[in-house]
Order: sequence, then C-alpha cells, then structure tokens
Amino acid sequence: MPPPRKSQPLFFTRKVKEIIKKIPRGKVATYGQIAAYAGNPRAARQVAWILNSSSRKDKLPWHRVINRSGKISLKPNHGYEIQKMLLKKEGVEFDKSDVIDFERYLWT
DNA sequence: AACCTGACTTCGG
DNA sequence: TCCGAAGCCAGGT
Repeated sequence: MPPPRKSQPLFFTRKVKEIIKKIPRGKVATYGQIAAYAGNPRAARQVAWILNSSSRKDKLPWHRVINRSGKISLKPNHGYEIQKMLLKKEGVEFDKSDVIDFERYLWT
C-alpha cells in the first residue's frame, strides 16, 4: 500500500521551486512574477520566504530573483553585495542606481 | 496550539 | 499621486 503523502498545500512551494530552477543563467525574475506563474499573483511574499528557507538545501538560483523595482531586496551586508556579484558574474548589468534593465534581463 | 514574521505586491482611499 | 493596509504560505517561537 502506498505510503501516506505529505500534505497537499506544499503545492505552491514546490511549484515555486520548479520555476526558480528554470530561470536561465544571465536572466532574472521578480517575486511577483514567480508567484503569478505558481498560480497566486499575490503570493510574492511566500516566494521570498521560500528562498530564504530552502535556497541552500535545494540549490536554487536565489540570486536571480529580485524585486519589482529591478533592484536587489537584500540589505547591504546581508547578502546584497553577494547577490550583485553573482549576477554580474553571469553578465547581468546594473545601472548607476543599481537597477537591472528588465528589457534586457527579465525572464519571461 | 496560537500568534508572529518574512529577500514582496497590489488595491483602495 | 502618495500612503496605509491587506493578502498569501510555511516555519519558527
């Protein structure tokens, strides 16, 4: 007989992880965008939580996720510089205000 | 077991 | 046009 399955609600989390893994190298996505793809346009917050919670163990490209303003949401000395470095490493450019150009780098 | 919080986004006044 | 509040899911206290 089949083993008991984990609770259903993890659907979103799983979906979000799948999507994040699909973000190609050198591209970025926003929290809201990912949430929308996962089925809940307003679940952007959970996306952030998932990254903070499972980015390490699931090897997610967390650095490719930024906020709607095209900027990094992490605070300086709390990952901001690391994320910026990782993106630059992939060829993503930042303007004078540290904003990423969606026209060029947003993953659709 | 209930309440709080979080790397955000959107809607209403 | 700007500011305040709600919304969403899961994990931690």
